[in-house]
Amino acid sequence: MFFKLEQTDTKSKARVGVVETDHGKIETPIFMPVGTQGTVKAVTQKALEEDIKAQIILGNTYHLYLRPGTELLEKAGGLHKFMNWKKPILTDSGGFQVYSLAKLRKMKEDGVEFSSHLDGSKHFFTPEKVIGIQRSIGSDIMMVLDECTPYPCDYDYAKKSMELTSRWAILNRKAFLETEPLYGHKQAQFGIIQGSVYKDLRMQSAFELGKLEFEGYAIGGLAVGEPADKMYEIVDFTTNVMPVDKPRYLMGVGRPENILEAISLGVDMFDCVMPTRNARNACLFTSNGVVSMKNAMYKDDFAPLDENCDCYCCKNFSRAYLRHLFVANEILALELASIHNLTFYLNLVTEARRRIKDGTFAEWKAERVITLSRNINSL
RNA sequence: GUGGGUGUAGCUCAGUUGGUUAGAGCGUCUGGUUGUGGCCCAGAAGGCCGUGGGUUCAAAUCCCAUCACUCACC
Repeated sequence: MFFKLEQTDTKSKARVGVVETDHGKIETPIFMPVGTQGTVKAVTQKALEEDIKAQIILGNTYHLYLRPGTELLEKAGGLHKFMNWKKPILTDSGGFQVYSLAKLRKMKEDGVEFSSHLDGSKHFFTPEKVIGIQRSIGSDIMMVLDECTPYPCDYDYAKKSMELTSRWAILNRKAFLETEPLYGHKQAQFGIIQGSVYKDLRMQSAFELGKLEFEGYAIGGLAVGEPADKMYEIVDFTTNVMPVDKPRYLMGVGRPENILEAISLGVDMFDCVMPTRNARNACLFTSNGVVSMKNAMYKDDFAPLDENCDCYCCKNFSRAYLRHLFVANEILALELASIHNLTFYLNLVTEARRRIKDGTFAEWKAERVITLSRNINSL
């Protein structure tokens, strides 16, 4: 069995479960560090495994297809071997790049035509092609090609787009079922529910994708600029119409408090660039709130970044040193900050899992979301 | 010593024939960042325009002196 639901919270919709892959199990709720180009930026695989204790990381089909390309990935024996990462990998399909690189793309019934952001060369992605690329990558979990709608998005476009994503989902699933893994380990496939902020569209999307019996289901098209309350409302609605016995993945979310809220609404898996991207920009997450590490107030602050954190950065270095590294634009700043933020995220979901199990999740969450969302600098 | 050049924000420099509150880039300071281009965006602080005189209704701008730096030649 791919997913085992172990327990459901009594006071919320939060759940704990286990995803089984040939590269090991993933205990949910889980946060997945983003490693778009076959690397979690500024972090070594050793740190990912030993310090951060990541159970699964992300790769990106669009980016890996453009560079280094499927031919090289196959020659390397797949992405796991290429990057020496022995745990599970999930690959996003490129659907989000259709959205985020919209200036370079053209949607068609069969797929999406886009110009490479690297050299301008033209490419055409179809559901079949995207599955083929993800076979070459060898990810444990692959995502279907979808269209991620922007926010705001009018109803008619959201409906058209969702229906296109549904038609593509059929082709995605067919291509998946008719092809074989290349490297001897099993691969699973997740469908992506779209429908913007419209509940009837979300329901229709969930229903149509549900028929295709994916191994898991994602909620896409959120965290694209809508208010947090609207996101929660749609997540709350959508998890009600998603299969109970399949993992649920909220794509691209989010801030620590967003993740806790979504866990309470029944989501199992998350990914977000925020801990790594913000880390590189000196924006760090702590148990007391957000910190801008370049701020002058830390110039001679020799305390650890977060006294409640057991990560490599907090156990060994001071705020003053971190700030110095950032101001001097030193590479180590990026590494230490990324290790800290990712450890913080992984610790957060691990704690959530423990709290769900012992029945104290709801109270704990209510207190944490307030603390986590504040900016320490302005206290 | 003689002749030339340059002095404007922390740095590098714009600044029209004299004309409102002297600008830019970088840096500094403060926010932002949601299926990643170490990206990008927003806001703020910061000037006795080398110094002293003069001309003018009005001078960063024109004139004189002076100081500093710099180049060339003796």
